[in-house]
Amino acid sequence: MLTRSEIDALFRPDLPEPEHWERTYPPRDLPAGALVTRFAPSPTGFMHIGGIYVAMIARDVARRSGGSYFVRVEDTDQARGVEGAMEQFDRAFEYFSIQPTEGEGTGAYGPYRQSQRADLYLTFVRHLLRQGQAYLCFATREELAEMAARQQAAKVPTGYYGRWATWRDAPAEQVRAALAEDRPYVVRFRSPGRPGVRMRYVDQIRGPIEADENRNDVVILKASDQALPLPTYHFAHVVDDHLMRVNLVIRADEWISSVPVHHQLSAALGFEPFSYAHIAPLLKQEGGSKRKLSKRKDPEASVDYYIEAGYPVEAVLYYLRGLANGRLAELPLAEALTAPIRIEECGVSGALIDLPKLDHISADVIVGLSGDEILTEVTRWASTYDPELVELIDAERDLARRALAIEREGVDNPRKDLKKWSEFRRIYGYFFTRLAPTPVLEGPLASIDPAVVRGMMGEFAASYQHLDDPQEWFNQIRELAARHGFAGSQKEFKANPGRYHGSIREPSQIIRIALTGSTRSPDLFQVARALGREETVRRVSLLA
RNA sequence: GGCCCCGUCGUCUAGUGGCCUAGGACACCGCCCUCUCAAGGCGGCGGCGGCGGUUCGAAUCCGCUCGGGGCUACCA
Repeated sequence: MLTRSEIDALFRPDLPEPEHWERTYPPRDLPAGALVTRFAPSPTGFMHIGGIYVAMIARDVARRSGGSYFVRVEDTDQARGVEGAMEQFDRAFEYFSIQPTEGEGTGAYGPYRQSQRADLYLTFVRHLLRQGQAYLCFATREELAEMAARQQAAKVPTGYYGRWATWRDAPAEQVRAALAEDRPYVVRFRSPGRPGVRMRYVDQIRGPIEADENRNDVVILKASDQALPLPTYHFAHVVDDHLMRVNLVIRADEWISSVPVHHQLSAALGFEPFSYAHIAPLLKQEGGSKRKLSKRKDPEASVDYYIEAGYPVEAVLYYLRGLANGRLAELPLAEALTAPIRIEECGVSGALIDLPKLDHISADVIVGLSGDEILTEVTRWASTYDPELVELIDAERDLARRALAIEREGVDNPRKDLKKWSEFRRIYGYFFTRLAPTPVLEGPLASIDPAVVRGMMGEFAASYQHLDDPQEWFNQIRELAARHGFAGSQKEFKANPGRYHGSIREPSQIIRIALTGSTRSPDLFQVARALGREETVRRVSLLA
């Protein structure tokens, strides 16, 4: 083993001692039971919806308990960092209103970016080195790869342990020689793990979990030949979560198998063991099986998907909260959004993202909004994703209000036709004068004698009365239809198919197409009232 | 290969030995309403991965097995 001075010579002379950091970041003064949680994304790409999911849970339990929640950026992998990722995170958190309660400028436990915390890690790396709980390893990547290949061939566990850990007990002379040659090295943890010995801990969601002790001499500090030597995730997690006084580590369940490593590292540093809550991942159906949502393959894995589609924030949050804690999925929106997520009630198995379900929830959320509120939200969304729509709404705002009032205001069960803001144009666009449809008769309607259609629509346009009683208004169509050879009802038509061109249904549909461009629309009378007399006549005249 | 996690209708779940002939929600199908669509109302389809055991009795407990996922990096 290297002498203390040889070890210290590897570090900056003024690198603080562990006690310095312990004093700088004292235990938090919080009421009993208050939880300190964090979300630790790495800036390697766009924000994953699973990140929002975990962050939402972590924030909720912390706030609920009177504790604190912060975001710590895990940017220790210099090679994979993506420019602008941080900003995208902030935007996503703000959009879903899950901003940290503590952070740069407002928190006393920063910096909140690992690349700015290098000295902290170095202090504790040196500490372990001095105590012989860590050592320098000069193995090259090639040597390591070859070793792994041999281990696989021999069907023994892969890793740096036992007789494979060649630098673990290398003579000091050999280490000095390597150092003298300026060979790059990493610092490895000297694992105290014994073969066949088990460790156990209690996960806050899953209960007792048992596993083999870690025997791997994991890397804790990466390549010495980098400009800024940084720790691996495992080491950073232990140092950071201890010093930032996190008392409940909430993270995705892919970390479960690393707990034995974290446990050893934490013990070696003399820290209190962490309490963990491992969250089941969000999955995606593929063929007959499920797999993790993939950033590359699944558009719905990105938060941008939800933002661009224009799902109301409340709908996404409600859905996610329900997935996290089933109890909340049974609650009405308002309660579900404010009821606490109970960590012990979180599911243990991964859930498939069910977009139709989100749509349903979203429609429920939107149906609770007034027309003006919808216009506000649509405009907000469209200002980024459909600027022309903003102009259309601004130009004919009253018309938009009337359109949205149809079957929505003053009725028992309001119309649930909008699921997301991006659908507004398709569903309500035809109201706007500039988007007025060109009527085309298709399908069964196309087989009606064009002369009959023209005659009927001509008469309708000429004699149209903009009545305000729904029944009287519709009677115009009934009488018109009868005069032009259509039965007054489906029944009547079916009784004597030969006597009619069709039933009241066809003339209604023709007018519907004239007014809306589609065979599917809200109540005709109300559409006509919203459009106004002039526009109604103008549109019908196109078929005359 | 080794270790770990998970496994109730298509999906999310309720269920902790008898209240389970397994409940609810979404999706799907049908009917009602009706000038179309949406909504709504009513009804339907559909599940304890499998096998053994414990027990008077098991979705619930035990064992094995199968399936899915994760880790096994100087990625997090």
